[in-house]
Amino acid sequence: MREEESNWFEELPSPEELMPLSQTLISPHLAVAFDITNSSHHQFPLQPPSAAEDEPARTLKRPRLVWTPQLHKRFVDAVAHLGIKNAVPKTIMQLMSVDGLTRENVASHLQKYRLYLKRMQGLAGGAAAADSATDHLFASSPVPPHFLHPAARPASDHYLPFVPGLQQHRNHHHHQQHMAVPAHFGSPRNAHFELPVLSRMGASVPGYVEDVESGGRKVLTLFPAGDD
DNA sequence: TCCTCAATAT
DNA sequence: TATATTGAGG
Repeated sequence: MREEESNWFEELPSPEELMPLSQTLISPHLAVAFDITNSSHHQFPLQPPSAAEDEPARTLKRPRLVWTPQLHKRFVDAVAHLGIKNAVPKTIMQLMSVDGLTRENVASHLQKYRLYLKRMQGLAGGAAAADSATDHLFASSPVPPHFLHPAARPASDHYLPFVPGLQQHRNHHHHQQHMAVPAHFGSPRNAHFELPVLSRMGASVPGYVEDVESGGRKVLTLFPAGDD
């Protein structure tokens, strides 16, 4: 029995006030490897505080996120690089660097993923029957071994695959002014969506929004379908 | 403030 | 069903 409120968003802080919280949790090293080269600049389309009437980007209720295998893979890669102890929702979200992805999206997914890992630990050693269609998504990406062995990993957890020639110059295109609609809601902020060693998704995936109405429900598909 | 988890809602 | 939301507890 939730009440429907129509103007709850009018009291939310402006985007600029929220930004400072979501930085510096990722080491420069990791940021480079994941090609997040915006250490000191906001990458979000900032909105002039005046016209708050069409600021849909972050204040509006988003459609449900669809975790495609591609998106989940990026999630797993982020967790793998961060190490179990550093893999918390906010940090994962930042490492994934997907526009439109919220901390709650990640938190919810992380919770389920942990349950999945727990089930797999239980089965570790004997039978192999862990996919009940619910786990299909999770089974679509390989689980890094140390996910299942909490103590089988040195203190410095995050191994960082060195990627040759990644000392690229950062892209200087802050030319996006106030856009009424999120630029590329649901796509990796970097053009080439490729992680150094762990993942080799074919070419760059041009993530895009897909508003699907199924059964009257609108969902948000972050990445085009495509199997591993 | 953020994280984690179980329960619950949609 | 898959994901979101809530609320307690740390």
